[in-house]
Amino acid sequence: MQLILDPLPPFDFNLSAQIFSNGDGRIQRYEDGVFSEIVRLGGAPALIRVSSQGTVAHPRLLVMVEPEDAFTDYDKSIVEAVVARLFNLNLDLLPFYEAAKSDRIMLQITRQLWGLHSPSTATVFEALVDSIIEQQISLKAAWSMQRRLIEAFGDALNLAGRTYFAFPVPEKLAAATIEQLRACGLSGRKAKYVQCVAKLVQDGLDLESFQSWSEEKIIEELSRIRGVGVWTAEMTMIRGMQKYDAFPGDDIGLRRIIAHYYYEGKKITGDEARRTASFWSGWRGLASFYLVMAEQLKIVI
DNA sequence: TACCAGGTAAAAA
DNA sequence: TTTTTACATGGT
Repeated sequence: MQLILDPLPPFDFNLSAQIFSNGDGRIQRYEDGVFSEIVRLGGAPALIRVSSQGTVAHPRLLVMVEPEDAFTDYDKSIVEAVVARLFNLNLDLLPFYEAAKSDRIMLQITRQLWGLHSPSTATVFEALVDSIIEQQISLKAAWSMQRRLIEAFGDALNLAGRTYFAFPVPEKLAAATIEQLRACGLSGRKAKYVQCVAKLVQDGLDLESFQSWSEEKIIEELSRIRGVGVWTAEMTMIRGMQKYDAFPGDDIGLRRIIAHYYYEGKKITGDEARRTASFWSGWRGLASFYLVMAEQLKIVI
């Protein structure tokens, strides 16, 4: 099956997919202009591959789905919705760019990253589990644990001599033993957190429905889950709930990047980070993603 | 080798 | 009630 999507411009597909190009062990990949990820279509895992056939001003995406057989119109609408979510295709960047004009540095960054969309995970569950694993340790350490978790508990799909993994479904992680989760490198405590979250979802907790709430309420509700604090809730909102203003001001990595662009590299506190972010009001999370990409691409202001 | 890295809950004071 | 500690792996 293949289909064509017309995202809301401006949208730079190759720039937006760049974040997945470093082979860090997550389930998404971006190689040779093609983004790929396993998603669930009505219960069955399928490989979607996305590439650009348009321009930043007139974006157009080609989406191909394997295996070919037995896809219905219903599946097609799911693919459309999933891809729209993975790249936030319905996001209108222009109001953000307008807001960025009040900040000279952010203005320059938006001009250089014109059309960059932040990504979203396919499910809120995935964003939450990833965020729990990333607590406190370096991203590279977390990624190696995530890779082992995915390979141990995610559905595998072999296509064209290559094995792809889907993010594990909650039922699979709920059934995992603490020992199995620890074997992925998680601490005993994180193993419990992940198992607990998976069980909650399996028992009917609808994380997807949280998206419609205010950020304050989402933080409050997510924080009731053991192992989830404010930082984890904020990360989950940014990565899985399309909350473009969520801002983890205490995040060490983000503080380092803000310090790099706004404080000549001098270490800053969470409050100083929040003060800088106040200029991006309404778009603090998306602006943070622009900073992350600016640093990764070594953009100099 | 020791210490830090995109925190959090539980123990100790 | 407030402060301190344990925790996992990877990089330096």
